Amino acid sequence: MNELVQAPGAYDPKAVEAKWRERWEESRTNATDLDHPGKPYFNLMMFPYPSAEGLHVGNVFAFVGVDIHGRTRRLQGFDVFEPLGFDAFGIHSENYALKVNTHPGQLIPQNIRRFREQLKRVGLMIDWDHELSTTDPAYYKWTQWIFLQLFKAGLAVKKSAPVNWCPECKTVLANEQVIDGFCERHPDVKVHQRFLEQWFFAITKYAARLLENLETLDWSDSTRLMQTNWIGASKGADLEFPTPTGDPIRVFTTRPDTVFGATWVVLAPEHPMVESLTAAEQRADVEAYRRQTAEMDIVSRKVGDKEKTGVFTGSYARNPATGEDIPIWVADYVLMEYGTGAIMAVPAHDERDFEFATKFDLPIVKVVEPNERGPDGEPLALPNTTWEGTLVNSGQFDGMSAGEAVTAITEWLESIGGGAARTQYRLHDWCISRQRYWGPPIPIIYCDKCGTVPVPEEDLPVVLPETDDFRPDESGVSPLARLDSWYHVPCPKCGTTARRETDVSDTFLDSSWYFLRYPSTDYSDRAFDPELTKKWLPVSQYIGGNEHAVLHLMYSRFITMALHDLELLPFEEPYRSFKAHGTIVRDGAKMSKSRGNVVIPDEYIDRWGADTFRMYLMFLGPYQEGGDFRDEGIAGIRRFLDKVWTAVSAAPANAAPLAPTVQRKLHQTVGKVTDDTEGLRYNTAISALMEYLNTLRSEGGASAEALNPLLIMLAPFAPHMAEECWERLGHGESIFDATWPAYDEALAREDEIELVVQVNGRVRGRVTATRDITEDDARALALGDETVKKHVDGKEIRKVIFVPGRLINIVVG
RNA sequence: GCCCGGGUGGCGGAACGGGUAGACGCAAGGGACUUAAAAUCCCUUGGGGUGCAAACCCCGUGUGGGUUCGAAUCCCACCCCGGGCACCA
Repeated sequence: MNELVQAPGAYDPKAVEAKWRERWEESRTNATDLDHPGKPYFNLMMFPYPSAEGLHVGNVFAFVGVDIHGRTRRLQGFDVFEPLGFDAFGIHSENYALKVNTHPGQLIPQNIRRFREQLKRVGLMIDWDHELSTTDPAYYKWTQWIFLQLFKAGLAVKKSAPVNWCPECKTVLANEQVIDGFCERHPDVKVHQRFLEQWFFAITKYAARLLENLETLDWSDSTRLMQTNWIGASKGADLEFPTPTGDPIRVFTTRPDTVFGATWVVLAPEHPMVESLTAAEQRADVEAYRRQTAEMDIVSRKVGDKEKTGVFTGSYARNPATGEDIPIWVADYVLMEYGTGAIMAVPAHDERDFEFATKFDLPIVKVVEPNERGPDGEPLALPNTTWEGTLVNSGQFDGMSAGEAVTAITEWLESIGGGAARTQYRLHDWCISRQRYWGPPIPIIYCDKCGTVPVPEEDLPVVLPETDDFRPDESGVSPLARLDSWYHVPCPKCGTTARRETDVSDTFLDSSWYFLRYPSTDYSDRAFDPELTKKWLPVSQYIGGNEHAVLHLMYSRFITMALHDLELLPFEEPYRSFKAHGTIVRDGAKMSKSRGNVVIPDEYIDRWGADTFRMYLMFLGPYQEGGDFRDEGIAGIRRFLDKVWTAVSAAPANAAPLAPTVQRKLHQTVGKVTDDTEGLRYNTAISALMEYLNTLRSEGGASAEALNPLLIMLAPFAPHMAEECWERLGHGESIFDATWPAYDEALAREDEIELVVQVNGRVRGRVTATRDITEDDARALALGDETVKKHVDGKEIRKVIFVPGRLINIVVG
């Protein structure tokens, strides 16, 4: 990179940016009057985790894109509220603290200070009066309060769930810490499954609503689709298979039409009926198998391509359709947490069942004849999972199409035994318990007499006790359990000595409601003020990374819905609009510390200025797709800003009306930039601004009249520089109190167009014509062109296609 | 395996519901200014060919087919890259 030499009077970003940072702060330009908004607009960006490495270029890319949107909205007359906070609890911070052997309570404030300073240099329109941190007791008091509201509503329940357990670390591992079934830290120690009592939020109760509402939301399609897949609705039916114990086995199936082909039943190893259905002579085998399953970690348990295993229980269930007795097996390819934990096996029409039948030599009965045939007309090989087929071997249903049979068979089974149509969701309840230190303690007390007692609201927050002893230990419970004085408390109900819940809650709970808190950060006596909430929420526009498309967005939607049902919020969806931004790579490769190709924002801001850096990030590609950062390119943006600066410095004082060509280009630019910023296509908006400036320059200079609208449209991208230029053109107010230029289509229209002439679809000439030229005139004009003549002469004109204002295509043959 | 994106010059990327492929920028080459360089300004720049020239012709948007007067854009098959899900019955 070349050192930039400053000529006197040249654009000096350092000075300009320092001046306006100070000025904005003094005049409180970025503070929003929350109590009296005219047109409130809540512009939300995903708050960052304040890592020790400092602000990442990915953060800057994300925030700048949101900021441009917010600043544009402000120029368009909205009262924009653009707050920011820090998502500072969680295992990420804790692990780092453990690594550098410093208390997270000490590290986090340092990191936040550094982040705040870095963020201020980027020139974001943040209203810092409403900053928050999830680690602040004044914040997590309300995180705990939300837990209590859900607890009271029966939406927070304690249940046993499998976790990954490393016998060497003697601790719970996250799925990511399990590598091919082994512990990340102990590569020769196998991780196995263990059951722990944990707190869950009953998000599955909301599955149908979370899914339905998706259709009404203005969200990126990709995000909606990911949420849809995550919720994973499957239409089907519960069917009952009677057993000798008197209790039937309930199975869930999406293919009730194939019930006549069910030749055995499978229970998950954890299924409660395994015990009573295991015959004496099979007991040893079944128990061994269940032990073997329990020794697996929960990741490899679910890997689909491993060989099927299973064991016969020795008992039989009756197929309700055929009346035949079929064997009951136990196999780990059936999962307890999905459906009913039991399935009917239809090997002819399910690949997994087919594989199992082949291995254990179980009968295969074809019940659907596919419409499709093989190349020689012979039937397709089994298994075949198609819906396009006709029932066979299915008694009175023979000949019916598979699709019709779904309802017919479900209804028939319902009338003669057990059967009911049902939609099953893949979504699981949300486990919020973490056996860790760095999070908000779950506000629950266990009393031997009174049982599970919620901490009374007036006792909130349950402050996370300060202790140097925060390392996870071999007990597998949270370090908080070791703090005797904290752990033992009087029961809020009966006063006898009781014990606190020692788990802390999931970071996703902290971030599931932070947007509700922003407007109300001044209130210490309520989570969110009803008046302010009514004025400012739901969020007008939310922009963030697609890495949070599933969990964070799903959880915050759920919490909002639950609070709505508790009549604490007047709306049930938190974000009117959500758009996902893309990711930035460098020189075509992912950025990573190990590759050493990470862009450090401070270095670029020092060298080029924040405005150039912001604008370059936006110029790399469509905001929603991301882009490829290359050091060579940034100079182009700086050159553009230099040219704007020069044009402003040279602008004549007395205003002349705009030349027609300039006026036309101006309106075309306003139209394009307005559209493009609306659609977050910042890259093409910038190129339109460049084209406009190029036009001004080729017209031999620019008046203030021509530059004012350019500066306003440039201001969201390069706020400091635009402010300075605005002031230099004699404006007293901040440019952000100016009004976005109006687009006039009539003024943007070109009178003369270049009409493309094609012969047989190939361009053979271009003629200038008026915009509204008729087909006859166009045809005459086209046939007058020498080159066109050459291609047409001596041939018969078969057809002429005329696209008004665009082209004429002469088809000859 | 399944579900989404995406493959366009030397590079990042443009191209409204099928209608001038390569906007804008980077890099490169040439020129002006300068003692010189930087900066700045002007010109050229997808590949190939014909012509002294003005011009003109052919090829070209991952690959192979198709639909159409006309395809980067629509359809079918396939290859590659990125992301998500993954024994979900």
